[in-house]
Amino acid sequence: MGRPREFEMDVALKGAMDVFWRQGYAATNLPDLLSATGLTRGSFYKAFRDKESLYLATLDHYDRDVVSTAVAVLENCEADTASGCLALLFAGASEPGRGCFICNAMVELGPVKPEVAKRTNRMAARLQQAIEEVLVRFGQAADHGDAREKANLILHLYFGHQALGKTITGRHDWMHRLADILYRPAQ
Amino acid sequence: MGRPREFEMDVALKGAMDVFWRQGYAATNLPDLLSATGLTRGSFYKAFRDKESLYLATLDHYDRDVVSTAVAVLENCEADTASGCLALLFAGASEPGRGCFICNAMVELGPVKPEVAKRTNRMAARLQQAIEEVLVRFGQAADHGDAREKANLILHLYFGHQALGKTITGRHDWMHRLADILYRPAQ
DNA sequence: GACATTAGGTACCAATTGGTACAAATCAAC
DNA sequence: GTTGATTTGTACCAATTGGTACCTAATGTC
Repeated sequence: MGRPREFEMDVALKGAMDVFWRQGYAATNLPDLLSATGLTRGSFYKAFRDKESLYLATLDHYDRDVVSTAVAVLENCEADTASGCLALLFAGASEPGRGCFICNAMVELGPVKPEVAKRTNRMAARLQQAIEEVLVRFGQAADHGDAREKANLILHLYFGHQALGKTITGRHDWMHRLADILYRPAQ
Repeated sequence: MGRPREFEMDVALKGAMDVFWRQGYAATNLPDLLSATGLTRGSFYKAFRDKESLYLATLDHYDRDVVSTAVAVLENCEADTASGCLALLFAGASEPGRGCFICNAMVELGPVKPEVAKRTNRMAARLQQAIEEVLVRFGQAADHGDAREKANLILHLYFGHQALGKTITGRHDWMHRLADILYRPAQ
């Protein structure tokens, strides 16, 4: 009961996410968020409580939306090698200069806001898990521990890729070295 | 001539760098900078022009101070393997949660402030160069292009390490995989 | 149609933001 | 000791910050 809301939650959430993603948390002010969501102050605070809560909500939105898609891409990719499959993950760049929302959030607020750290850790773990499954699927790991380690290393490469990608464009000459990390029979 | 300044430039610069490093650019306000440098408003603006100029100055300070030390460590390390030597780079963590100033600056301001991007790119290039020299010194590269690629990959690992290190502590089980990336004779 | 409940819109707020103006202070040169 | 140049400290500023109060509007239930 009560008056029904006139905006679509997911649309507003996506708008807010885009601004936070591009500008970061501290550099985004309320007017930015109002025009990004299309809301006025009244309904904004009614719907999202405050700036920080909204930020956490956009991180969850990213998890449900972007991360889930990335995981699905890794699960269903039809490449014929593991590195070909993982390349999809690295190639999945959105708008230039935006990088990866997880990486941005982690770096800006990780040490100072535990609620942010909790979410970035969860999302990073999901990515690592998906990478690990790719390795296993393509027989690129000797055992479970090996798969975990390699996935973890590739995850580190991924975030390095996202961080460096915010200023440097198209320096991927190292990418084909990915194969060196994958499984090779005992020498 | 004129009245001599009463503070030491490098000390003030280091103080400002520490705050920016810990809190980021946007989240650091003037009072923070005043107490970090020990200056009052008057001499602050006389000495550093404005907040942004000071930020750039602290990046240069980081380059001269921290990056130069890291490069020197790589140049003079007495480890007997390349990965042992590179481990020094990855282990060189300062205060927990601060990460690496280059990484922080890159992610927060890289796409929006070209003067920041210019500096982070230069510092990243210096690190890559130093890594490359380690690889060459230990005979871990087939040729120059190979060394460059491997150094670039390790640089990406380094920044991933710094980004993830802001929320996750002590997940380095992948580190010994570094050896897989280094030189191995043709299979 | 009265009522409870929720959403929307606007006026308002104290506090903080980065930055300036300007006088007092401290030096070198003459 | 006057002059010119520079630093220091403080008072001040307009603009912006995130957030609240409160009234109106729209719904379901009885």
